[in-house]
Amino acid sequence: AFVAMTPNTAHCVPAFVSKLWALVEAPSTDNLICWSQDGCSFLVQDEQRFSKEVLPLYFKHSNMTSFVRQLNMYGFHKVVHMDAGLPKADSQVDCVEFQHENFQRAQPHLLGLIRRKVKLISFIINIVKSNGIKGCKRRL
Amino acid sequence: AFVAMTPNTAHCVPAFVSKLWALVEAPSTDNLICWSQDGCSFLVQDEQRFSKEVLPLYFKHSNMTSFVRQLNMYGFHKVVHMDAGLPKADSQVDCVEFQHENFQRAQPHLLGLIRRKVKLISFIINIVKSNGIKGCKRRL
Amino acid sequence: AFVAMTPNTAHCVPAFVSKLWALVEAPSTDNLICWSQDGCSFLVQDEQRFSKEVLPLYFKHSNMTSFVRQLNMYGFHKVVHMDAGLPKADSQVDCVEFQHENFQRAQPHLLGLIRRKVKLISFIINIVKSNGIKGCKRRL
DNA sequence: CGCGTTCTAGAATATTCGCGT
DNA sequence: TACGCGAATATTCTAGAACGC
Repeated sequence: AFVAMTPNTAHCVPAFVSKLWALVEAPSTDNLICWSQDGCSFLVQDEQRFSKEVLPLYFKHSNMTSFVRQLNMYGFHKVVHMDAGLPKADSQVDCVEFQHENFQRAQPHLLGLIRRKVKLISFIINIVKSNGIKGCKRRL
Repeated sequence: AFVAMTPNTAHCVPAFVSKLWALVEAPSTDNLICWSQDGCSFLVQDEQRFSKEVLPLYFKHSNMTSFVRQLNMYGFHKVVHMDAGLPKADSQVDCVEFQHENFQRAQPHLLGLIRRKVKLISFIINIVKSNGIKGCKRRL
Repeated sequence: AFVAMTPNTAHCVPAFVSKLWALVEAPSTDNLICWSQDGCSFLVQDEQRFSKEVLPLYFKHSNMTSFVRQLNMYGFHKVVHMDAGLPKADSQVDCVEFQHENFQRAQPHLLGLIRRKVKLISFIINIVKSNGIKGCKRRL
């Protein structure tokens, strides 16, 4: 079903994904952000130092929350750490892990498959669904 | 028309609000969380130390994001500073400020007016959509 | 038609407008950005120094073009400098002037009237107008 | 059921790029 | 060319949703 669906693969990697790749690859910050052992996810070791010291080197902010918002926007998911069937408290691990099926060590050719999610512009959709476009009172 | 509408004022202050009040009032942590000068908002001075050192004394976590989620859930709003997010030349202030009209210094009798927001569970929405608003007593 | 429509005037001034006001008022940078003589517009004297030295103090960038994009977004217009009936080249004046009817010296109460323009996304609207939602190929 | 914690998404503004006149 | 704008991504603040207690 999905044969020959690949629209644009290697080219046109979004800026955020490029930066993230560089970030994880950079040896100089391996103590703060690095690949997981199997290379299928990446780890942030010290969230506080990472956000204040590393993030501003690549982005226009130093907030972990903004970084996470971007990760989610591009389809990354946090990997929940379990301990005997229960999720570990962050204080116990102080290690954040995120994963995306197309973000893997030594597989840069997959990066082009990572896509930003489209905004839903829900107010337009809702107006259109209920009233059609005529009911749009809003000044556009 | 509005006679006898006051539902529950002083009593029944939500646990989160009580804790927040104690948190802001406590002199021992005034260097990390305290009232603003005019007493109409509160300030968190060092987000990183606050989350790790103070939050676990009152809650089951040490994450600023969880604290902020609760604040928003109870109708608090972040007060945006003009220098928000800028590279602090003199490390001026890592200072977060939140405000609620019924959370003010020396006005504990207002705390009962702070209400947790209701979740907009979809089945309620669907009921309202099909049946109209008449059956719904609850403020949505 | 638009009489008595003013819903929120003084309060709720957008962050950009607040910053712009502070920027123009600040005496320390009067040599780079200041009010015009009649107080109905503001002047940027040395675009290069202004963008590199002043802008990053208030915004997350140091690009004049981004600053101008915001000005246009909020309805400011560039004042064209004339010389004997012909527009002066920028190289001749090295002074950029912008104006908005509600941005005037000593009139901060008008700032609340300055509104950000709404995004158009016109191509979606046009598709919806003519075809309904079915014609929208875009993944929403 | 209601509240608390966590992960993800919505919505508004901000920044960047490039097009049309 | 210069000016204003459309559109996409980026950053921020707030809310939705899932789950446990």
